[in-house]
Amino acid sequence: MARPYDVVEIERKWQDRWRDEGTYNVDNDDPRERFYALCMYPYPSGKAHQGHVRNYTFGDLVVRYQTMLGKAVLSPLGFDSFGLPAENAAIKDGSHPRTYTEARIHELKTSIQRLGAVHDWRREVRSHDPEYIKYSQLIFLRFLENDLAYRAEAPVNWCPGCGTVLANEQVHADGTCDRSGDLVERKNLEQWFFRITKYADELLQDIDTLEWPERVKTMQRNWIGRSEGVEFDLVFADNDALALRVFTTRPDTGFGVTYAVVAPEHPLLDVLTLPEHDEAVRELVERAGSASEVERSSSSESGIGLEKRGAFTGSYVINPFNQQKVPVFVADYVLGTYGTGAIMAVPGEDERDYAFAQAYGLPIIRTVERPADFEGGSYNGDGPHINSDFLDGLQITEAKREATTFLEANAAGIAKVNFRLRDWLVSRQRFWGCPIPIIYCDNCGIVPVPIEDLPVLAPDDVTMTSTGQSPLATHEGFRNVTCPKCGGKGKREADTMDTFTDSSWYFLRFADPFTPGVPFDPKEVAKWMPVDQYIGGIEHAILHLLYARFYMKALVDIGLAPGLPREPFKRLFTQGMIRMGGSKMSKSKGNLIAPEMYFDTVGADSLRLFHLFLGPPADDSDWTEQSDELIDGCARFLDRLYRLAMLEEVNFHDTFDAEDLAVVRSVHRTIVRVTEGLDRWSYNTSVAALMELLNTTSKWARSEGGAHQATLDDAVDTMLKLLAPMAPHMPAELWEIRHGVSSSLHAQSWPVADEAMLVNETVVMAVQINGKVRARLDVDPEISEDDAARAAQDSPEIQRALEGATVQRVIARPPRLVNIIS
RNA sequence: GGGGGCGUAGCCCAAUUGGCAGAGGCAAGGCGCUUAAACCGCCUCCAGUGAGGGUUCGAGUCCCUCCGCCCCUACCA
Repeated sequence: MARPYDVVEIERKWQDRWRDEGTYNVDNDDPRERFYALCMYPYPSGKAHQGHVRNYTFGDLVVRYQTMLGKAVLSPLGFDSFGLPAENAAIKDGSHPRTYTEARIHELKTSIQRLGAVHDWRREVRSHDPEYIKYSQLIFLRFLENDLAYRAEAPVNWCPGCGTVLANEQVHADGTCDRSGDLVERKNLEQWFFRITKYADELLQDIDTLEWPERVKTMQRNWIGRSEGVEFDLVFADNDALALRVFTTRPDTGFGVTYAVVAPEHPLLDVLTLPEHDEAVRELVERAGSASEVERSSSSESGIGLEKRGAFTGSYVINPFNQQKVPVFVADYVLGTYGTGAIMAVPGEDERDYAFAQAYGLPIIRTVERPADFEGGSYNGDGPHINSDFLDGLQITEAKREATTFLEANAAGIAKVNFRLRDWLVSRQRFWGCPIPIIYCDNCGIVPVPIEDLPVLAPDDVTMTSTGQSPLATHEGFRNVTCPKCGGKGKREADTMDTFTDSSWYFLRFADPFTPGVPFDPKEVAKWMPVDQYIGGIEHAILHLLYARFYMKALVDIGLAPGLPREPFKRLFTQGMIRMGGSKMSKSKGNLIAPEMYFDTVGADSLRLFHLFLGPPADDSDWTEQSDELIDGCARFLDRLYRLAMLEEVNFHDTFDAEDLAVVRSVHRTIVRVTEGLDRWSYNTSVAALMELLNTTSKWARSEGGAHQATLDDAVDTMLKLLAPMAPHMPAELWEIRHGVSSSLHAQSWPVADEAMLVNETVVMAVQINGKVRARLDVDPEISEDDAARAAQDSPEIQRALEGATVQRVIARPPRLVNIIS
């Protein structure tokens, strides 16, 4: 494609200028209204891919648009630079993860700048910078002081592929690793945890205050998984000094309990198991324990209704509701980590209990009356209680209340709220992460590294392995230290922190990376927080976005961030994915279409426009064979604008006539349409509106009658301004050509439409007879209902069409249409 | 199994509170420009909105049923 200007050169010129002049640097004491625009900081994987392009195109649009609206816009960027790929690459080719990572950062940063995205690079944060490590560690120690970090042994998810443990959030439902796809194994290990569950209720409640996509909010609510119920005792039948503690959300079904179940990990299992059942129980426990999560949770392809495996322990407990003896089973469908690890089983009203009861021939008692036409096993709908003594006739809500009161009086019961959310396991047996600043001393136990000794940095001469042990564990020089407390021998913690800890506070550092000696000065940060617009991928709906919310609340509570809002991200936008052939575009699938290729040819402006124009920003889009043609179409649009602005083939006339007025009206209507599009994340329609205006304007200016010069100039200038946030380079160049080097397009104010120009003298009103359009009339836009109805019936076409018919009803909706029913 | 989303022209997509189905782009075809082609300019073609039913003067839009595709989630008692 022959272009009317040198795309690559112009884009480079403006990118250099924005960077070198710090055009988008912004100071914390800027007097303008503030706006904090943030794209999720990327893992530096090398040159940008189309997903990055989409993300940063949207982000940059917000930055430039808000700037033109007169605000001081904070637009920082950094790199989530710790993580496994760098370490794995290092293991493979013998380089140091830092060397590898910094090379990738350079590539990605270059790509982002070549896209024309602008940032205040003075605020750049990289997770692996010693300064950032220092404060990540400081936060860890403050968490420890405030009982938000603790060490415990727990069954953990261990990924053999990554050679490390993972948080629950990083394991898929099918038991595979979020990163490597390997089957995750369960191991009992001593690990560090963050007490995110302390904030479970607040994290849940505050979701309501967020302007986030409903989808993401729902996902977080489900993940936190609050459920209200009762915890109570089932006393052993042959020893009333012992009891099995169970949790239920359906105390109202207590009369339907026909057995109890404990998890294979349950501490009382040994006590419960009688000798003659020992073998069966042990077999069950072994299978559940050694089996990966995937085997344990997917023994049938149909999900629910799967084979419930269990064994009778030989013991019985007493149902406090009716004093009946019921058998205690151990089964793998009860989880040791939820509730009390034991349940009362009610097959009549719980489908899992029903399936188990069926398989093991256990009795089923209905305690809620089923609708007459109900088919199937368990029934969990509402209805009057039956077979339930004092609960008979009550609906679920009331029966629950009564049953809870009963259990509180008779079975050591207590109303309780349980959460699905678990504490956040942050230990990672890897090298390329932030070292956990802890020393283990034979005398003193767990000793925090003194603040003045931070940061704890990993040494460079470490052999990378993925054997399941931290690479740092074998480095004697790093490991062996004197205990800061007693001076005795100590060993450093060899694990590093989950990299999600780094991304949980970087947005605070961005707001103030300038104050020495602290991670950030809350007073400075308060000038920007919360983030006004956060933009990123839906894949972080739970992980990052939940962790960051937790950090925010915790940092405020422990005094590191006093006076700051308790929620970090006020508004969130999740952009759609770019798919290819139906699946996600990714390096591993080898279907990447490198943006660099487009920067070198059609230019960043065209690629940006393509991403904006492709479809609704929130929707997934496909990269197809047609994409290159669409990108060319965007380039063509830019070129046409360029030629018009350079007055190629344009004719002029002197007086301002009706056609000029029509163009002025189009310009103002376009201002409204583009602005509305930007405000409601409908970028595709904003672009379309601009294309339409260009079509109108070109035709008019190139017609024989020609254009009124001032009108054309204004139309072109307005188009350049409206286009500036979307495709920032060429319009900036044109503006400079037209207005001189001292005037900058991006420093212009966003155009405001003149209300008077938004109304036409006449509009076309459709006249229907029985819903069919029979005439179109030019009417005053302010026409009244009566006048509209009269005008419609007076029009010759309508009179002709109505000949011989009786008008039964006239519906007038001025000034759009009149419908005559005959 | 549960939750959410989407089906409009050959393709990507528009369409205020229900109010004339088409804004924009791509592709295709034609004409002009050109020695020719590309580029460029102008013009044209194309659907009745996945299927069926309902509400309404009027439904792409609201309600019900069905079909197709996509995403999330999944033994949490």
